[in-house]
Amino acid sequence: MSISGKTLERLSLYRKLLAMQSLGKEDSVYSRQLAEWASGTPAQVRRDLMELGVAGHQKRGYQVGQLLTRINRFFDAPNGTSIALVGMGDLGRAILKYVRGDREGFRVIGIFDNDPSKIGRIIHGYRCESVDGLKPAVLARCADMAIITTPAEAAQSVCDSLAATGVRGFLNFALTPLQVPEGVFVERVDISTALEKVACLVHGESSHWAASPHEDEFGHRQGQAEGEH
Amino acid sequence: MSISGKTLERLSLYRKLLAMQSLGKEDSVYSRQLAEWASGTPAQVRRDLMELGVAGHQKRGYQVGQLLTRINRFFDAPNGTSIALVGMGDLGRAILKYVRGDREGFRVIGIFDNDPSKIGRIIHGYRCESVDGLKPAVLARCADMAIITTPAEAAQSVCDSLAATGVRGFLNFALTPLQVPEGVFVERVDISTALEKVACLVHGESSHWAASPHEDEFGHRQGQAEGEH
DNA sequence: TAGATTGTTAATCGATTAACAATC
DNA sequence: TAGATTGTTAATCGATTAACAATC
Repeated sequence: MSISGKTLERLSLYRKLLAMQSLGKEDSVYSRQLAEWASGTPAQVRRDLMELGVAGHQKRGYQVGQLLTRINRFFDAPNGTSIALVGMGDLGRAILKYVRGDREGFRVIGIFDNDPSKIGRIIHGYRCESVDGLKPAVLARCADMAIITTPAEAAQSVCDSLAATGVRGFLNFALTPLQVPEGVFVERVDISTALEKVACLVHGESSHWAASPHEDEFGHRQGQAEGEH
Repeated sequence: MSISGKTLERLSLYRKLLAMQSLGKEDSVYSRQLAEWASGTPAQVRRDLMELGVAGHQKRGYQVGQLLTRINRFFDAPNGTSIALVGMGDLGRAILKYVRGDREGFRVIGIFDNDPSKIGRIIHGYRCESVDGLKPAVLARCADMAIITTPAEAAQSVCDSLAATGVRGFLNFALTPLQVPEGVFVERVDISTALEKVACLVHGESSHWAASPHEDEFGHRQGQAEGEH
């Protein structure tokens, strides 16, 4: 049995929350606490951790250290993950900065753009290369995955080039879905859709549909903290 | 009956795809085509459009113009949407540029940061204000929604201030979930989780779990175009 | 008619939640 | 013991897909 995408997202969140909360705090945690932080339910937390294969203790809950170790081992590849980044607009730079600064385990093997004014410039410590040389460069340096932050028009051809070099995973910020060969994964992050969704909900609350006042349409449980005490 | 979040996301995507593809092209479209572009199924497209209340024609499919008008009316509020933007790092700037440049119907009513070197500066045409004055400023100018791109530590207090001014929707890019009062919506976009997900899948493909080679765990149908012809 | 598409219902699938025995 | 929590199964819920009559 495989771990689902939803569970995977929550595990990633638990890791983040534990890392934040555990600095100089308790060294054990109950499913109830983790659920509260993550805006989920205790049952779901227990289920997720069960799938991960960590066992808790009926009196003390889960060991934070053990939990972190286990989640880390699950996510982090032994040799790290090499990334090619295509599109050096504001968004590309934001992500480069994040990957470069905060994250162990990720190596940026190249950053690319087609804007002559950017090519050759150093951005957050990397020299920006022309997207014309994308394929040979990535072929030579072997990216495990790629992050695409280009305009929609350019995304598919960039993706094709990268897939041809053996890149097997894409994080796609372009405003269009990507067509990829079998066995290649695409995770799409659509900022404009997210924006429209919030705008729509804010206005439509009473007009478009009859939304429950206690819970939105997206599984976010709200006011969890308030209900607690 | 209300339209679900998933459907809403797809409708937003259809609109985008139609706007791109329809420039000087056919003025009608089949569910089959739309599904192919959106990496979905024809049945789902028909279902989505049914929920939206547009009717197609058995011979000609759906009228692109009518479809766009209908989706626009569904999403776009008559008086537009006013937005407060908090956190003026690379990501905040990327989003500001997007909202300002490409999008009708959104008004930025203020941009905020706590970095003295940013306060007072003009960014993409807006003067950056101190987050210290966030509450009175937003109270005076009435934001429908807010976009938070601050570090995790700052996000909750920023959110509390904004919620107190009557902001009813948040787009949260901070690396932590937000606790909000009832009736307030939060859409979270977690870039770091998305990154970890792809990395995990790229490496784990064969080791962690037995993923089907034809389809990933996340409902992205891959190789749809290939299967078509 | 023959072929293709829509609109919609029923069946399936997957994810979440409730519930509770086992345990400390 | 009494009370609380874990681990896990069964029930529920929601979303997707299959299927097909109606229509052009």
